[in-house]
Amino acid sequence: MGRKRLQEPADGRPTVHTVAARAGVSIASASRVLNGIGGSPETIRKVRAAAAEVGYVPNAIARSLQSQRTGLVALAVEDIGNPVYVEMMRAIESVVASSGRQLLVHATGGRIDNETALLRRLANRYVDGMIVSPIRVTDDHLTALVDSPVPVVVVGQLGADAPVDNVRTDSRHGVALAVDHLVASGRRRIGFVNGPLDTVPGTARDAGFRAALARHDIRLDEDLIEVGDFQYAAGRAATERLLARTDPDALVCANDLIAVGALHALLAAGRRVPQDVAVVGMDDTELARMMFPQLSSVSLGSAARGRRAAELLLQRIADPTVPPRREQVPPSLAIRASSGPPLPAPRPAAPATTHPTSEGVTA
Amino acid sequence: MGRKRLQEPADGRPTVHTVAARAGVSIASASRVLNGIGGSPETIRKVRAAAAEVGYVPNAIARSLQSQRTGLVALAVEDIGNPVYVEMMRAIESVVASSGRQLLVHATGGRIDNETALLRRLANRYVDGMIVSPIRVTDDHLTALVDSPVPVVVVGQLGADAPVDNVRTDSRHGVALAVDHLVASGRRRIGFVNGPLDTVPGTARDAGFRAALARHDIRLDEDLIEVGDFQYAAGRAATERLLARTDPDALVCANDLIAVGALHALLAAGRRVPQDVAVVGMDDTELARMMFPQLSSVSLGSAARGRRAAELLLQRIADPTVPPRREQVPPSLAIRASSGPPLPAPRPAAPATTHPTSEGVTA
DNA sequence: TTGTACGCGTTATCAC
DNA sequence: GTGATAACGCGTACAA
Repeated sequence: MGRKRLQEPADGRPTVHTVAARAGVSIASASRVLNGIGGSPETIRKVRAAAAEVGYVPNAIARSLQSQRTGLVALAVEDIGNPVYVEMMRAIESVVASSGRQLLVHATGGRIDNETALLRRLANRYVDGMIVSPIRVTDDHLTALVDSPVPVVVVGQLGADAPVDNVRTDSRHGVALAVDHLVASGRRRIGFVNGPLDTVPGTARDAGFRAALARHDIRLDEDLIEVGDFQYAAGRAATERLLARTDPDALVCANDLIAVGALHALLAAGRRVPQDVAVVGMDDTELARMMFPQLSSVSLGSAARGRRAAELLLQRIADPTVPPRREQVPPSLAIRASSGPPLPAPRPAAPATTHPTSEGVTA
Repeated sequence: MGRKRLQEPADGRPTVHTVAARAGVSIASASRVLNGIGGSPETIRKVRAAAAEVGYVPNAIARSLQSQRTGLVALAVEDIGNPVYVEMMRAIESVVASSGRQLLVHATGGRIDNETALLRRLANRYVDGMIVSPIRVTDDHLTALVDSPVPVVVVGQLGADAPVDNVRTDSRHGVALAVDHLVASGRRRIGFVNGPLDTVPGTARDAGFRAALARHDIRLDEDLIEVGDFQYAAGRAATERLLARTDPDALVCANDLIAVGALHALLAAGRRVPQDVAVVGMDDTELARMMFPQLSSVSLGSAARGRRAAELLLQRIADPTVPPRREQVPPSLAIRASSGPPLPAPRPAAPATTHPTSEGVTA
């Protein structure tokens, strides 16, 4: 015959047993009252009183073990400091929090083994679901995504038609918007400062840039393309290399951090922006509006994608049987001072120092 | 007589029971092998094989219930989008992750009830500890901090000597550094764009500013003080109000976001920076180095405070009996283009367009 | 309505 | 070394 279960835990913290004993009822009754299910008025009163007296708080872990739900949602991105992920995270946190859940963040550093390890670790059920925005994808990675034991939503381009919830944008089209705008403004020697080509966004944007130039019958000068990291310092260095060998009249940058780096490189090299060189960033983060001159930037709807991804994830957690969905957020171009007004609409009064709070014209 | 425990869970996922049964050993042996404690070579082989065959992964929740540890650490800040908190979060995430734990983030919106609710919720043990950086503090809040059932580390000023681990900086001294620098540069009409006065950092910086001016025997003109939110838009608006009624030759700003807003307001009003008005921000985030002209800024060691807070928390989790500690990270001033070089050291070659990557001189 | 007992999945204890 | 079993704290069938 097994020994009777201890009523009081060693560390003195109250449990249902404590409350039940104090109220003079069974733990079942105590549990029911505490969860608001049934109970006679008298029982309810006694249990509530006992709970209040001992300061009872239900143990989240035990509850999770029982319910098979942790109430946690994870987010894995390359760098939680990059403004584009900050915006995404903010939107996700908001959705997650208002569903009564909590957000867990992982910085993967873009290392793919890191990310797959994270995905495999999902098998231990420490979270109810995960949002991941991979910048590099391998087959291994993909299978880890597909046969994840908990719901996963991918933000970003995903090869082929993997059966995974996916919120994407069309960054090729995004680059096209930037190029079209610059061409329309009379720019012809358009440079491109990209991120690493072994990343999904890097290749997509490269392809988009080449396609856009071709569409405008502009011969591609490889000297005008430079590659670095998706960071400020790398963007600045890449732009310096580019300027050392050629002379662009416009620069498309693969994200806003790179664009800021490019801006600094240009100004340090004595180029005026936008008079000598127009600059267009990408992601349209808060940073773009904070720069001087304010940066034109292609919005890829980071906040919207984050919000949508969170919503999809919560839906799938509620009902895991829904078929995989794929949603797309269209890019849009915000034109600001760094690329000047488009040629077709010459504005005589347009000052070089555009009013900083003026929202960009969306094309 | 109780029914025998089910060997296979309903959802088909393998447990220790599954592995034990398949290996033909007891769950105790299986568990031991899986945790690398003892077992005969033969048992080890069988269990490992069985585990691999069924793809066994230990359940984190069950493990937590047993170990009374979740491996999770929470961070609660006002706004996870503010660059200063981003830097802090980055540092914390790094420390937390390298200890094998994971980081959970909460955005409190600066609402104090929100934050106390979060602290009380700690009683349910969903995390092993929490780092919180409150900008408003009440008695209620303070008691919630003190008798938190799990370790809590506070980043920021905490009234009196509350028995809570605390990593702070001296923002009053930080403001003094800025004022001293500006005075040394010959500025006399020094303005101050602050955050809300009902916040801890807001009051500290206000006091610091007044004290610093007094120390230099500069009469305080209340017109030169303006208050807004700790945000970009508010900083800009506040600066516009200030410029509408008076004419400063320098501005100290309570954080970098405000400083960027101030910069835009100044430039929009036709003031040159730093020739007409010098600007000094606070927090010395990446943003300061990204602006043009680059912003002088008082570093309050956000990353260092975050890192240290995380270390203290991990220590206390490992040994909850250590007495409460209080650590202080000294502020330092990074002088950049927005406030020009100090007068005492006139540099003939100093260009208005300082090289953007140049690290500021630390005073 | 109420109480008993089981199950969630794991680790730790203690006999053998 | 190994196996049976208690224990973590909770929710909930099931029977009374």
